[in-house]
Amino acid sequence: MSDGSDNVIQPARRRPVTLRDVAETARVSVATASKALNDQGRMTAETRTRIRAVALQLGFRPNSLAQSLLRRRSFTVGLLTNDSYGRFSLPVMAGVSEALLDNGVSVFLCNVEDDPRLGQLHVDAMLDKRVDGIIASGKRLDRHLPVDLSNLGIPVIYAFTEPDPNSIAFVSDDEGGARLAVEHFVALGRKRIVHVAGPETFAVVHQRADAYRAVLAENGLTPPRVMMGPWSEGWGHQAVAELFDAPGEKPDAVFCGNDQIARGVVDALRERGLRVPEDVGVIGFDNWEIVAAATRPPLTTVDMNLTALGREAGLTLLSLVDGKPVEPGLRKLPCRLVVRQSCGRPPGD
Amino acid sequence: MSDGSDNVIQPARRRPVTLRDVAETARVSVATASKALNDQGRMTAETRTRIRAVALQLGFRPNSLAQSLLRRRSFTVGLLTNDSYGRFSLPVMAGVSEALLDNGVSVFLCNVEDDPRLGQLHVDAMLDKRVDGIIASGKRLDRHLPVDLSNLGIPVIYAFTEPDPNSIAFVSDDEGGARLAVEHFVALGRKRIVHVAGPETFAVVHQRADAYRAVLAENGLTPPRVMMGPWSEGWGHQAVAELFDAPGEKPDAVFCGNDQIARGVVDALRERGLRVPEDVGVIGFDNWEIVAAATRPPLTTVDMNLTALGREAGLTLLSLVDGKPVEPGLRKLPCRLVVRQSCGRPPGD
DNA sequence: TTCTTTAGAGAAAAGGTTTTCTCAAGCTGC
DNA sequence: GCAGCTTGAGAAAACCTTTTCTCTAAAGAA
Repeated sequence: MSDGSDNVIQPARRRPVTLRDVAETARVSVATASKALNDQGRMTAETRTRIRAVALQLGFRPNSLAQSLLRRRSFTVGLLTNDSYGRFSLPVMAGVSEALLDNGVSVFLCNVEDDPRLGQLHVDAMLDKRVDGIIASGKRLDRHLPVDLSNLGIPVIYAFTEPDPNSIAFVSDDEGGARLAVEHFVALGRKRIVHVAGPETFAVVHQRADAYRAVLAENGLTPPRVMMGPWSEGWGHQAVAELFDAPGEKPDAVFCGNDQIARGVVDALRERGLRVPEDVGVIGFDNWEIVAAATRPPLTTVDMNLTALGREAGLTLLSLVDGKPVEPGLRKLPCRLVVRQSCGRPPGD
Repeated sequence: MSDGSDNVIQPARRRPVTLRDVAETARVSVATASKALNDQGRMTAETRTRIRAVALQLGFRPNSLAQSLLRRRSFTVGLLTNDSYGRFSLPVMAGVSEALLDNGVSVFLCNVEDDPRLGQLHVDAMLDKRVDGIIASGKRLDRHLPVDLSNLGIPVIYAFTEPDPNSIAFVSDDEGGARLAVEHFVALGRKRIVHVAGPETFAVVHQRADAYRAVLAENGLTPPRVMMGPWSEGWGHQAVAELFDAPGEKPDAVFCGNDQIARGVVDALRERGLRVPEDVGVIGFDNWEIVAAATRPPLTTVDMNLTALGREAGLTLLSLVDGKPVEPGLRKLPCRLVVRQSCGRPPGD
């Protein structure tokens, strides 16, 4: 039965109402209509309000494509990332969106994995669509995205990824974050603090380890002990075994490279009958809520403030797009310590 | 020292090369240049190749904005979501991108949280930017996004969120997924299978519970037992306590509402000295890799194939945009069981 | 040689908006 | 009664590309 009442969704694309429609309905020229709506030019107050009323009634919305073409500004930016899982990109993206939304700027999100072909494809698409700028983000601070973003002719900002030389970049202050954690332990009176870190192939692992060693030295504490391994719960378990099976003094605090390791450490300690935080304090890194909050007890952990980082990146990109010059360089944004229950209360609390 | 050599990044926006530049360099008209590049019209092979060479050498890329304006097609779609955490949206987004990238279509990702104001803002921005269509996604199947997407005048597809009546929607087949899990237990010879589910306020909880009960009935197994609680590890622990502290026969299999609950169940069982999978088998839901793979033993779990779902949604949206009619309705896409080690090998394996 | 056809290329319009320029009418002041 | 302003509004160009239409010149047919 094809009697026309077939129950299919016809992509009935209505013709959107244009400025011309408004002008004709209000019996003025498009020029006048445009000026009325943009508060430009001179005309009777009556004319202006009349045109406005017509536009409202017709539901007129200016065609961004036409505006962009003329203004050479698309009110659109691209966000490149290789973090398919979104653990780091999503908070950054949230911050970027937040900063840009108020300015009517939309974001193309493009995951380029680690594939140069995919990267080129996405960058070309962005360029063709005349994005006003690009934000490059990623899942680690010491790896480039698989794309060359120099000499694109549009502003580029790096946020939580390895930047090009002489570019503008926002990254987390990993040394600072590690200091926060270790100093927190020190303030709580912990004496034998070890660091169960991530893999040695990561630059941040060394930065944090250096900060850890520095804080210990500054406070005249036991020789530092840094153990490197994968970013996994399993590594947390293994590290606890190594630490507590060995003869001699046992640690009373463990600073972990991420929340998953910390989760493993906490679980392993509990399984050995050690109490967290009474016997051993534990601090994680990343503040990955879903892990940190589910750990028993909930993890005290370092938050890299990625949303704030994204917001800064977005605002700075806007400045560049607006033509304001910005000094190049690496901006390290401070981390913050999120205190939960895995290392006890500070003294006097 | 402002001697002009200040080390600042000037947003030096190079004027992009236009078709006109190509035409002038090749000493032809823009019309001819356009036709040469698009394999249209008639001209000497020599003219065509010459223009092509010039375009290539100048690095000409057509301005998408101008093309879109003319073609009334922006090669751009919007993806709305309220899943700030991205656990469900990101796989969907990956599938959508994958489907659209080959067609040169870019995706605006917009997180509307649960804020109608934010939703309206984003939808208006999309409409202004003349997206070719919108995909609505979310974090649960029985809640609307805080926006009205009916009568937008452009195609809309719902993917993993509560659809409007008479629209096109892709969702996971939760009954089917639950069947996969419970039937897997049955095939393994498990007899006393309980279901530790999510909160009763979720529609999927009831759908899965119904499927669970149906499979038990079909196989003449013990009366079903469904326990509802939060989507958390803690609930997994608590459920195990309730189940195993009570007198009488103990379950030999637990089908969980998500991987976090399953994680809690597995941990709680181990803490009680029960072996997984030997004494009790456990199956989760969602295949949230980071949890499922880190559980000891790694979780067998139901994967909702969200990436495939996103791909379907993207392709269907393209059909609509291309003017092909599509029947409205809810399409349930099958789940698949990812077998790891938390319920033993099937007999004869 | 003349008429018809075809090849090759350009002119112009369209898409929707903004902005500058132009123009006519009304008004002020002398 | 007229030079000079101001006011209100429209015409037109610009942004960049695609496409249809038009035009010229040359080739082919009679």
